[in-house]
Amino acid sequence: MGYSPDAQARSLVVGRTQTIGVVVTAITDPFIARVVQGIENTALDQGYSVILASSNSEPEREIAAVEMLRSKRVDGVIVTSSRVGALYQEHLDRLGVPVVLINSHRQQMGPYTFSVTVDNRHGAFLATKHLLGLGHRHIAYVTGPAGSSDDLERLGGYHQALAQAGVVPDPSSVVPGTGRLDGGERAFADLAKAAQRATAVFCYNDVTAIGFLRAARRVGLAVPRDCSVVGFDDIPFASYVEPPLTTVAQPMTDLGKQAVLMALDQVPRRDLRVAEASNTVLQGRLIVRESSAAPVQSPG
Amino acid sequence: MGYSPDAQARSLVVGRTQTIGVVVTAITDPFIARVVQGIENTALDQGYSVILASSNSEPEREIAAVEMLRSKRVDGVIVTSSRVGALYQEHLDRLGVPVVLINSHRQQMGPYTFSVTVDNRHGAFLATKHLLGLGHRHIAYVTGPAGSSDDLERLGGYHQALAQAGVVPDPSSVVPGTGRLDGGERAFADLAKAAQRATAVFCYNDVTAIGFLRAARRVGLAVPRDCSVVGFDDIPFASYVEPPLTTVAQPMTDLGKQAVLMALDQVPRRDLRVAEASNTVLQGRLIVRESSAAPVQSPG
DNA sequence: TTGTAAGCGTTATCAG
DNA sequence: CTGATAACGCTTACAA
Repeated sequence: MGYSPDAQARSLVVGRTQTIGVVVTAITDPFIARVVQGIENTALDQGYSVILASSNSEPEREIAAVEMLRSKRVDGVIVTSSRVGALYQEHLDRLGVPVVLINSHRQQMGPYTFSVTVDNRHGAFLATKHLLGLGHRHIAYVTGPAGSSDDLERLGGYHQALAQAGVVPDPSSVVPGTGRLDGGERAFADLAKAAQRATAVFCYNDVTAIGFLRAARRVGLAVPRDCSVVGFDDIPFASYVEPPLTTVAQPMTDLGKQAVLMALDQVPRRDLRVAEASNTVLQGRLIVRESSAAPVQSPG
Repeated sequence: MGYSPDAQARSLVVGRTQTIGVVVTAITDPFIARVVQGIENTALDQGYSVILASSNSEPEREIAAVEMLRSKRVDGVIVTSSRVGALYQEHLDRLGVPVVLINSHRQQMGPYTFSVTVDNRHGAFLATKHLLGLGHRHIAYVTGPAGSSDDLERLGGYHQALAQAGVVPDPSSVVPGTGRLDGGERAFADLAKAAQRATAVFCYNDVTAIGFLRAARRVGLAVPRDCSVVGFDDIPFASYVEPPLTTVAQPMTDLGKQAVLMALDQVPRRDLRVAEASNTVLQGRLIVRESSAAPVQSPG
């Protein structure tokens, strides 16, 4: 029939809107898009719908988004991959509803802080160990954005694997990138003129690795014969690139799913049980494709 | 201060929610993600927020999404790239709010039908003319999903350009694809064993073109030297692929922007002026990269 | 069991 | 111009 109940009038009285707010930096980021897909799917399963707000990494838009979500009386908020700044956090705390952070790191944990993150250290460890297992001893790491905690953790996993294998890292083997394509390209140039030539490169993320691949191809360097390359994230295009990229897959859909479940666990219901804070950490897994192989014997 | 007006109570009395609903097939589709970005940005400019609903192309989820949006009393609905089926349309009509379709084609135009589309025919014409201008005479077209109206229109533009140049198309020059990567790969195989070898290929979309590129590389065929390739869409990865892909860029952000403006134009305001129906058609533009070049002289 | 009234947080209207 | 009050569409608690 032609009748539809007014959800607003309803929630005005029951106190729940069956809506969760999602603030992202940019929905065009393939990584974020998959996280949002995970969020949307499990939200639907739970009878919830999703209000999307993009910040484009502009602080003013970020707080405007939070303010809008507050007005709309969402039952929970999920924030993905944002650098949660001081005043932003203040707005989040004001919110009065559960806030779950995905792959973000707050400066200080407030009383209402919940988060789900991927184990960067373990992922990097897996990637580096894979290269070591293939026989590589000169393995470089191309960093991400300067000061990113993701980057620091991945660097940590890289060092850990090296140490465990008894390999002392060459001081020039950590080269700066940007997390973008140009970072990988520049890193290739830097690495090419280094004294000790690396036989394998672990990159902060897939985009960096693809930039590296591109630069290598331009000068006729063959991957993986002349140099193995491993990325991080497993963005959709990682498998389409030539050669298909070995990488550490982030459980992007699960990241979103867990965030929704964690948020909904906090919204007062019959079985209300409000935790103080919690952090779910999910493990990535290594996906071996064709960009990594055993090193060729050096002539002589 | 710590006060935030309740947008629900407000909209209960003013009759507007300052919210628009967006139903997409999958937010992970890079094309759709950019359209949604355009929607979200201009919605924000207009003081609107966005409720996102993914259908995963499942009809039941599609109508569930529309029903949810109706309950939430959105002021307008934007549907992207969906095959609007018979019963789905019925739900849309029930909605009572403006519905704008992006790149979709309704079977029959209802009273409330507004749409914004890209000029597929013109885009395909541009692409084919580009190849003709380079000197190609044997140009193949790899189709998209069978029966897609986008595909039919692009095929029309292809034929139009050919006809205008006085080139009679070889009957085997239109080969079936799927719109996915495998379609391009299969099309390459089909084309390779054709009697008359094409020197250039225009693909239904970038993903198909990339599949084609991949298959070509596997057998050592050089692009563009041995065969030029042109895609359609200009997805983010089109420029990262090797060689960077010549393609027809869809104005994705504008698609979203126009859809919002068209929807908001219909919501009753001080200056209410309700059109019967309208269709904004946006032009794509050719982006020449490195996957297309003049054909080499055939030996002898 | 069925029905009626109160109230959710706003805006709008109408007296004062 | 300022302040009280009805109404928006629903749920729920209580009364018949």
